[in-house]
Parts: sequence; C-alpha cells; structure tokens
Amino acid sequence: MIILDYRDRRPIYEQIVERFEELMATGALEEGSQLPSVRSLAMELSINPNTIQRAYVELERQGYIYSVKGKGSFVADSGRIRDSRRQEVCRHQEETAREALALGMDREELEGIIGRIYSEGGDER
Amino acid sequence: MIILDYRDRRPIYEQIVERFEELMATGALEEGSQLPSVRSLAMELSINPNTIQRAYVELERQGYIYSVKGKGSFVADSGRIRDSRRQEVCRHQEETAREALALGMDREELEGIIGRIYSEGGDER
DNA sequence: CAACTGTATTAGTTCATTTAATACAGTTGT
DNA sequence: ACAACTGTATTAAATGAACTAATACAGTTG
Repeated sequence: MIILDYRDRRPIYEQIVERFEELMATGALEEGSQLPSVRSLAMELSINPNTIQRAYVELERQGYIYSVKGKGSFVADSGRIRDSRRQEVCRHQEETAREALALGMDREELEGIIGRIYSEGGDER
Repeated sequence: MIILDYRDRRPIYEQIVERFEELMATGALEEGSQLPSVRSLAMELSINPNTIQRAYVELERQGYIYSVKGKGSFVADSGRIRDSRRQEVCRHQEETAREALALGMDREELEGIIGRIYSEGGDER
C-alpha cells in the first residue's frame, strides 16, 4: 500500500501524506474507509509511530481524513480531495507550459506527450 | 539577477543553482559569459561565500559552467543546457498528463491551459 | 605588489526530522 | 471488568543537512 523511498530527500511523513492523497484521489481508498492504525502502519514500514501520526495529523488538517479516538482514522469527503488534486494538476500544467514557452518549445511537443499518455492509458494491457 | 526565497524549504544553494540554470537555458546568460564571483555574489545576497561556492561546484559538476582559478566562473555549452532543460520539461509534462489521466480529467483541459499560456506569451503587454 | 579570482579546510551553529519511551483516553469483544 | 485494540500527548535525545565563520593557499591581472 505504501512504499518509502529513502533516496527521496523529502521527509518520510510527507511521502506518506502524498501517497494517501493519491490513493484517495484515484478512488483506491473510498470515502469512509479506514486507514491503517498508527501503530500497525509504523510496524509495517519499520518506522516510529510518531512519524505516522504526524502524517495523519497533516491529512486531517487538510480535511482529507478524520480521526476518532479509540476507533481509528477514516477517509473524509473524497470528492473534495479529487477536486483539490485536479487544481494542483492545473497548476503544474501552467508551470510546465510557461517553462516550455520560455525555452522556445512548440506547444505541439507538449500536446504530443499528452496524446501519447492518454492513448497509452486507454487501451494498453 | 538572483532573488532568494527564505520561505522556500529548499536549500539556498539549490535555489541559486536553479536560478542560474534558468538564466542560461533562456539565453539571458550567454555561452562564455562570466558569472559573479563567489565573494561578490555572497556579499550581494548577504550570505556566506561557501554557500555560493557550493552552488557553483554543483553547476560545474553538471557541466553547466567551468571555473578557472584566478579568473572566474563562466557559462559552458549553453546548447546542452537548453536541451537538458527541455528534456526535464518533457518529463514534467508526462507526469502531469499521467496524473490528470488517473484523476479522470479530459485532455482538453490540459491543452486548454497550454493554449492560454502560449497565447498570453504571444501578444500581451 | 595589491586586489582581485577560485579552492580548501576545520569548527561550530541551527534546524527539521526521526526515534524512543511513556502515558492517558476512548472503543470493542469476550 | 478486562484485555487488546484505537488516537493523542509529551519530553528527551539522536541524527543529519544546511549554513556560517574564519582562515589559508593558489592563480590572474593591472
């Protein structure tokens, strides 16, 4: 479910936050479904429970999950999560286009890549 | 020429590297032109010379500049720099498209953003 | 020779991240 | 009631990256 990359310079708790965001945004984790407990996930990843909790606190701060003492942590409104992710993708697209423009690249080059990715996902496998 | 963002969590030396990459890739710094000296840029940015040198070492390691003891640091092959940047933009475009696809976004949405950016840069101002 | 350049080294500071060890509080099933 | 789970909080320590500081050496230039 979660794989840590220790070569990644970003902190572990941030990798965990991002991974859960992915799982929720793509629907792999449905609204209301329960996340692994702080302790069990810490065991599974061989890291300290505090680090997991930090990730969960951040996810809750952003409204992606809610936690209930004694019960567990659960996925909140997944529609909102998906919208938030989509906005971020738009921001990334803007940045990419701006940089391509600055480098004198043709827009067709970017659009070609998009076409390739979308056709890949459409029928391969 | 260079502006530091202390809110940015990335290290200063990395911001400097990236900024010079930009200046070289867009042609603002031409091939063979001289970079500010380690000490003068450190003064200008009110930081330690060691931090500038670290950025320059990294730029040299990547082949973007070359340094001559007693003379200074100079922009290397700017064509290679631009190519390298373009490849990176392509990688970013791939990532963005993949994520958009995973989120169920239409490719027209991405292409619309590209069109907007490219028409902005074409005639505004 | 003075005033610049890059380069190197050593030591210390600062800060975010992570671990560790507990403890408290609420839920659930037996 | 009790054991075994949940989340939450706290305090202390270890670790490592980034940055600063001070100094020195080496090469270039006018």
